[in-house]
Amino acid sequence: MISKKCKYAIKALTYIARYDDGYKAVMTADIAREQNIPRKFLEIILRDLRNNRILESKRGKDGGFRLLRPAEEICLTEIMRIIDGPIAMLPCVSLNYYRSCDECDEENCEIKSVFEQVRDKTLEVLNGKTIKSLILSKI
Amino acid sequence: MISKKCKYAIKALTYIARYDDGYKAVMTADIAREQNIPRKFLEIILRDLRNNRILESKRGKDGGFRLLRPAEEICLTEIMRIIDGPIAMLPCVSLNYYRSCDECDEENCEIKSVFEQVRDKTLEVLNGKTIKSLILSKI
DNA sequence: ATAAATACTATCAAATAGATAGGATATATA
DNA sequence: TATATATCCTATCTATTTGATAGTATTTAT
Repeated sequence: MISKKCKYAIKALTYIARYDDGYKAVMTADIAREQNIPRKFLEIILRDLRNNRILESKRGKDGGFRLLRPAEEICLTEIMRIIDGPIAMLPCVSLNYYRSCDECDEENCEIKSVFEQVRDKTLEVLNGKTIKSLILSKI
Repeated sequence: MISKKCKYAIKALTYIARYDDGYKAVMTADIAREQNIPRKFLEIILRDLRNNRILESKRGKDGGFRLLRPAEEICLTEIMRIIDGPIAMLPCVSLNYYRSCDECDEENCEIKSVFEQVRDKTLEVLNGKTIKSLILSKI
């Protein structure tokens, strides 16, 4: 399962991508209202995405958030890794968050290869998805 | 990520499948020692698997655990669902643990279809794996 | 009787998830 | 320059989950 936080992050980004018209930045309050996300929780998420160079923010009146890159260059895996960490089902098969399983002999592990296959198939799907493609699939 | 509990469960089952010779049941203490699993934690896991009709147990001297079915009929997905619950990444795309996302309109959800695809690819891999096939892949 | 195994109940510490509160700071505009 | 309005930041909180341990009851082979 991905966390609610991660789901909120993805939905917020699709909202921003849709409504960023180049003039006005998109405000937290609007996203929160439209996407049914708790406002204060969303603030934390958006700040998180800004700190990770997905969004840029503008403070004060007429402030808000904008995508720092075009929506077609923001990959779903990137967001998921920022918010939730590893995508793989075992630490020892994670590409970006590898950790050895201290209690088992990794060479002779019976289950490692299965979860490598799951990881590969999962990434095959997710690597192809961007914020842009998510929007386009739902007009 | 699957839980450690789930990883322990799968490893314990492969151990039992390997060492169940038809005469002696396999004891918790042996599995715990060989697979580096905390003994008392493993007791809970094995009882859980017994309650879900994966294992049968025998108490008292010469007691222990046996597979209730042949290893080739115990699917990995079954174990994962017993121990960890849903395999899908979103409640609303889970086949066995479906729950609606109360905060979003499921018909117009931008992310649902992506995670349906991930689910399908994941199950494609996992549905083919049994305790038997795990053992055979590591001789 | 006894040793040895599972069964059961209770408990616990640490981490994580999901969220809220309140004030600090920046900015457009009147 | 005052003000309204937005993000920024720190702190905090509750509930749940995770991973694990302790101790006792019960069953069974010998």
